[in-house]
Amino acid sequence: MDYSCVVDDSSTTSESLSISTPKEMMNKLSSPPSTTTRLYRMGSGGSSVVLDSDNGVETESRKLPSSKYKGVVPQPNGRWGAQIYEKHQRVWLGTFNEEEEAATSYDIAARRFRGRDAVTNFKSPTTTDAESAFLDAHSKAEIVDMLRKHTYADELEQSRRKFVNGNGNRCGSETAVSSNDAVSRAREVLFEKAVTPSDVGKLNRLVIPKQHAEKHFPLPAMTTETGVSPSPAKGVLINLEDRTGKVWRFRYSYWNSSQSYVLTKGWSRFVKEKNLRAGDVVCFERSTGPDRQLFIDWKVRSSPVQTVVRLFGVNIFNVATTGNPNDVAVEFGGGKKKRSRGDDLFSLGCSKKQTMINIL
DNA sequence: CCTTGTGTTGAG
DNA sequence: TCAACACAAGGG
Repeated sequence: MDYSCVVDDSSTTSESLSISTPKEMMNKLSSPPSTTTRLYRMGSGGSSVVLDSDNGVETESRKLPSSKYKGVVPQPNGRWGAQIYEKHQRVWLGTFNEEEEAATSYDIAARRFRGRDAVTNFKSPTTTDAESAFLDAHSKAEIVDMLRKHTYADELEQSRRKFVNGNGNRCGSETAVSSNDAVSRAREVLFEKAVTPSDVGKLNRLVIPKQHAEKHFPLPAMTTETGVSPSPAKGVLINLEDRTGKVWRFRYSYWNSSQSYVLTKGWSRFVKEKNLRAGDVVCFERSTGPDRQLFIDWKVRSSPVQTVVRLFGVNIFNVATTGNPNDVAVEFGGGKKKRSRGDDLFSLGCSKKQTMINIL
């Protein structure tokens, strides 16, 4: 039933979806075995040969430890990658700190790609109905995206919540082009903020006005039931759904240095995808229902005082916000090697394609 | 700089 | 299909 989801030519997906993984301590060995020095390969490839500290004889111990789990491959830095193959191509499922986590991710992908009877590491022959439904309701690409972003568990849970809310009709697999089952749900506006230049600049953070932050997002007690990955001390992760149903996960924390509340990790992605510019408004909302589901919305600044950029007689101002997915991508300069497909495989049908403008 | 995840190959 | 290996490219 679903075709389009083939995760396209692997080579173009590198617009790295890396995210998440709170900067944890790398699990380097704290104390290597006394005599033989264990060396884990770091960085790019160099074949490192290790010397046995006793006799100085070269040994061949730099091989990465292979995993006992299917679909799991070691990473040079001690972490684990998950991958699954389909149609002669590898589909990368992300990297994980724990081997088992990677294995689980493989399992999920295997279920989605190969059906109920897929051979897996852990999953019992029959997944729960709820999860099966969830899997069926999402394209392979979407599932892969969740795995890579480590948001699968969250999204699965949220789907349950949504389901209870009486909106039972999820449209089948494929990308949901016009299903806005989330859009109509009742919600209240918590606050809005016109983003500043620095909010959309290179700082990769959004300052939440203190008053609003303390009123709506009290930091210490923020760990809601809404899947927030237990994040080490450094703030919390919060999930917000946008108008397209896409769930965004941001790190929310307090910066002592500037005495301000900020959204950090994940924010720049949002800025980029929505093409936010200074003056645009981001709106934080919350469903009025029992679930305290959070939403984030945005709108372009109402009075466009902006400078209209013209190029070759073509007005390219706001090209990315016209809502027309067929907007021309304008590119300057000798073609920086940017992945033109940008965000890609997972964009829900309704979200606009990313348009990229490079001005040298 | 470090990490991701792609290129690639050979085995099953 | 799959994992092993190497390493280019991307992101901080």
